[in-house]
Amino acid sequence: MGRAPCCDKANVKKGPWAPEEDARLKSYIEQHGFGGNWIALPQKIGLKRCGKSCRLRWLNYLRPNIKHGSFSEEEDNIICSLYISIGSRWSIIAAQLPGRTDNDIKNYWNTRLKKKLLGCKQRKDQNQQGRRAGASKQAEAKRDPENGNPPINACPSTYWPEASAVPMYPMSQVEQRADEENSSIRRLLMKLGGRLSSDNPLSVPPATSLLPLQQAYDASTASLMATSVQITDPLMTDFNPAELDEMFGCGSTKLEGLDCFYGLGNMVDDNSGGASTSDTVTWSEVSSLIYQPMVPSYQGVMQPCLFEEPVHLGGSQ
DNA sequence: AAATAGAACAACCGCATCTAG
DNA sequence: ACTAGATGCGGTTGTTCTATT
Repeated sequence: MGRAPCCDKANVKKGPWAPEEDARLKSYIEQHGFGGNWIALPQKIGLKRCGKSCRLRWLNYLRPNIKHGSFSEEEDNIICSLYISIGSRWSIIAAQLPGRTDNDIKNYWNTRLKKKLLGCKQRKDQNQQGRRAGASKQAEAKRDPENGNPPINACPSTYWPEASAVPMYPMSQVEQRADEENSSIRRLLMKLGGRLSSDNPLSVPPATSLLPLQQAYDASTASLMATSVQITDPLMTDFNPAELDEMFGCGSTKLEGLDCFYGLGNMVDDNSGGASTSDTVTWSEVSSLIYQPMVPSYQGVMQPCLFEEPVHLGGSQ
């Protein structure tokens, strides 16, 4: 049984919105709201548009306080940080950036940030390979004649430091930590009320996303105890925690916009007996719970309720 | 100045989830 | 409990803009 179309495709206009259409939609919604039914809205105001299209136009463009234009470095950091921890949950990421829409962030990520990271990662890998092979002539040519190091700006991104400054975890050390970290991430997710990926048959009901933390915890504990999640994005699996610290320039500073992680250091300490301070969280600490470079069966999937602002999921608005 | 390529942005599409009946 | 319709979300495509040749 096929799904009924949401509107009469034949009588619906597509493509860019005309200023008159924008004005009509905007003024109506500002005066009356969307009326609880997007599908019916275009008919009410005489627009030959799909209701979904109206909704999208309003949310992404006409809504008040929408911020257009270039993203700040701080916003970049937040987006990258959250992407690596929760993946392409654009609506959740957008909730952390007032005035930005999920569509905006998604576009920004796809057109700029991803390339930035991938491009630099490729360069970094090339540099490392070059070193292992005794450094290529090309790399040598680029070195600073003063100190023999490659130029600092060899990578156009501000995120990537010189590769040689990035320490790698020895295999054995990572393997040793794997079991501890497996339980760490589970405990973290349980503590925060984690939701597992949709391909997990034991996923907690989506409704828990709006529950208080304790309820979310109660609801999700059973499934979390019995399962694991996965990193599927090659971009995410391709970095190690120390790289991420360096990448986001947060080796010793608190990550901007990631208040939700504050106090995580204590949790890490609880597990490992470490001695990091509670008011400072680095990627090494965060991603040791979320990101498992040598244990690919884990994914950092965090609950919307983890964030300070409530994330609206479903229902009317 | 024209052609082309690539980047950036806007919008569409289809699926998953939610909700009311 | 089930179903149909509405909504939300993320991936993808199409269009426009800008830089380069």
